[in-house]
Amino acid sequence: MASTRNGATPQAELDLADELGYQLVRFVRLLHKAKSQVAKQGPDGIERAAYAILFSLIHDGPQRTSKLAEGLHSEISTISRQSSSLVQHGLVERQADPEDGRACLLAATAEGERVFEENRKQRNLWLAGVLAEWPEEDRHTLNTLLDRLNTGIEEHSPQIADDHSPVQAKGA
Amino acid sequence: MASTRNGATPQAELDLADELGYQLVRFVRLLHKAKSQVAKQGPDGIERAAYAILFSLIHDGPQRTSKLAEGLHSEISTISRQSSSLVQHGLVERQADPEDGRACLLAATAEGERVFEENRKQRNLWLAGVLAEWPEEDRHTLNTLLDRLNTGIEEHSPQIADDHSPVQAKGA
DNA sequence: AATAAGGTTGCGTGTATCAACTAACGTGGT
DNA sequence: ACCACGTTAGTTGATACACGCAACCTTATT
Repeated sequence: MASTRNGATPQAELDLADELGYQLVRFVRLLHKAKSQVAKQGPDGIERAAYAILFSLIHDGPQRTSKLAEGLHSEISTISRQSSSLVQHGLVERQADPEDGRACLLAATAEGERVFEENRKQRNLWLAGVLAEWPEEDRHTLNTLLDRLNTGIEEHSPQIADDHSPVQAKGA
Repeated sequence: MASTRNGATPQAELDLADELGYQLVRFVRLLHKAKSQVAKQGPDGIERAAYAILFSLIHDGPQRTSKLAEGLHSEISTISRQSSSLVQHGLVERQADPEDGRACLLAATAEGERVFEENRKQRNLWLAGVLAEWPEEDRHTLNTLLDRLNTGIEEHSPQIADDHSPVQAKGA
């Protein structure tokens, strides 16, 4: 197991992981719930899930389907489907990559940016609301730690086990 | 918008929320991926999702379906279904509530605890691995902040909007 | 031409929600 | 006491959505 190269005892480390694991599950559930409650699904039928694509496109600029998939940790097929939806709704534009006829450069349209901006505003309002009572410093810290955690997970990918991963149950 | 009663400017606050929102999505996606990779689905057909129930049962003791649903932020029907599965696999026991013939007190069986323990061990190993390089203090801080965030979200439930919630797209 | 690489689409699975249904509790009237 | 009524707890069926795999088409590359 992970040898701690800092002061903690392995036991304390495990206990903390345990507690953290709990927070993680709780967190995921909460986000999911929150998501489906407001987002429901685009008033125009835009899938909630597709918004992550819009985000990436705006955040990192026009990209290929494959790059999006990688960045979002999804399947290319999933991205493709969601992109199609976004394109149909005029939020994203499919421009053939000049360097490669097979590739599709996806880019957010002006309307896409507008819609996204609006959503972002909402999200930020919500988040800011939740965090309103927090000291500036804590908010910053949470952000930093979460980032680090994410990176850590990404690098640690091979293994896994999230919250309550199955194991053998020998009984019937 | 949320008025900050601490030093930060509203703009900084929004930017931070923005960034945090990004980490959140990233995080959820990562966990989801990790989950489905290992967990797959119980070797015996136990649904991955059902493990959260097992967790609650062990963490908080025997409970009714409705209580579980509330705690897990799920529908009663969902819990019911998943519980049935757990019962079939002998990980959970359904004992009629003596105080109410309609109610079902769910409780983890010994086998259920065993299986859960094993899974927890795995998860903790994984998490500990991810966090191995972290200073003890940071791990603790993350845990605390996440807890606070979760609680904040729970209290803030009415509103919502997590990452990229839809809004009108007026275009076609 | 042959092979590889980029995407799209059909199909199946997992998971969750809504709605209809059953069973049990509790109240009030007779 | 007894029975009808509405209420509450939970189960089950139908349905929707999102994701992943795999087969397929198209364009590059050699």
